[in-house]
Amino acid sequence: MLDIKLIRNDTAAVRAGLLKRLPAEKLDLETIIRLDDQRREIGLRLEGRQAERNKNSKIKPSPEVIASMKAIGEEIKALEAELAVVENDLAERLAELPNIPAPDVVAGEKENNEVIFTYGQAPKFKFAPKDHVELAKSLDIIDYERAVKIAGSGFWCYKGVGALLEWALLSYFIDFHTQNGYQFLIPPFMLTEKSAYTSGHLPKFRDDLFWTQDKLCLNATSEMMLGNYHREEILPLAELPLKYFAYSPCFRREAGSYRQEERGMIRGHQFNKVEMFIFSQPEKSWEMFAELVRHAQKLVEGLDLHFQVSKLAAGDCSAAMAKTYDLEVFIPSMGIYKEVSSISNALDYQARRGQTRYKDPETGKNEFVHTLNASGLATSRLVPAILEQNQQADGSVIIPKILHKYLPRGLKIIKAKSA
RNA sequence: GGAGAGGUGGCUGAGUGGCUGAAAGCGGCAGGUUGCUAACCUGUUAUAGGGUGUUAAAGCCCUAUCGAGGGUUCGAAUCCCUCCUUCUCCGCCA
Repeated sequence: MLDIKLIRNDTAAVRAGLLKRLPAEKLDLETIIRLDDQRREIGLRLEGRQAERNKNSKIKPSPEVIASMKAIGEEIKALEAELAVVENDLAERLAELPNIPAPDVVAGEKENNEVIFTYGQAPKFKFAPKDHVELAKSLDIIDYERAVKIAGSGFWCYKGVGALLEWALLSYFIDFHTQNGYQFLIPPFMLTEKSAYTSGHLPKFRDDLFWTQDKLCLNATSEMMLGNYHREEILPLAELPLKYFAYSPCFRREAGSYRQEERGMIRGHQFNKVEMFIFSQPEKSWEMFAELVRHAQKLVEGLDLHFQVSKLAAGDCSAAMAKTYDLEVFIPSMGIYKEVSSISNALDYQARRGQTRYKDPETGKNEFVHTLNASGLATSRLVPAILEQNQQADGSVIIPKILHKYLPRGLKIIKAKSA
């Protein structure tokens, strides 16, 4: 949520920023300001009436005063109703406004994304490479058929060395973040509707979430949990920046998605992810952003996979974010780069919605923190990248060195059973 | 799932219809006393929105907020309803 005061006081700058990600016809700041004017005007009248009522309520009033107070009561009720309508309309419009892109984020959509860093290079095979589905099947490390039998399409089952590999990746991430001083959280994997609103996933993604009969939704990314973790709290400045990471499976309906063109486990209903999240004082948030980018990069570099970092154009960032870098790993069979981490700075946009603040010792005022998040990392695209990029002519796959210590002794290469 | 008891400021905790944004204590902050510390004394100390004021602020004024939302009433922390949540006991199931 943007600050209404900022919209009022600096309308031109807010408009210029938002036009980077919104077409002009969808941007209506005038109506928002007009509604806010109305809110103030009605509020003023209401408060005047309330003041009068309070004045007469201090002591037991005379019968005549009681009669007039009845009339005031009616007026107050009417004004309250009027105010509620305006406030709801205003809140809805305000909630729909995305964050203002950072100054260095360029306008436009995906096609304006810019690759700013590349690690390694695409592997060149002297044999006909397989895609990760073929590899996983021939190595017997992922069972697609039985998972579909059990849960329907869009699921897979890690099996044997596949499960060990998945677990090793997660252990590697957990170790890495712990060594960097981040605090480990295993959050609930379901959350309330209110939490999903606070995290900004509702109303927009309602159809992409799974819902239970108790009106809880399944976690779609632990960013949802972490953003709510300090909701309605005033954090001690001395403890900032607060750095967390969380493990959670992520559940997504992916309704009407691109499943046909994305075989195997590029996109499924359930995948594992470790997420970093920082609550920072505003002055440090860009420094923290750089740190998150560095950490995510280091994780993939540790696996020695070819990847690139893209700086997203304004229109490709999710609504809450002022700036986003995507870390994309190369999938040879598709010939393209797929996101394994998204690193974003929301500035105070999420914190305002979640009322997460700190007290500024200088002014004594409560100020909103800045929130940042970054995957670190999602496994569902790493495993395909590892399988495809590290495959050998005989169909075996070399396991990245850094994972060896998380695997049974001597397991350094995944061999086909028949091989 | 059943029965009962709670949810009040940074914390403990009083308050069962008006003089209560809220006693008292603790803690915090400022000042005093003190050779230092401790102790003691005095003052001060919620959040949000709005008005006024100002280069900016302070200040002053108004409103809302006693878990959340509704209701009753001229008037609600206090009475009624719904929901959330904590604790105790019972049952049920891992």
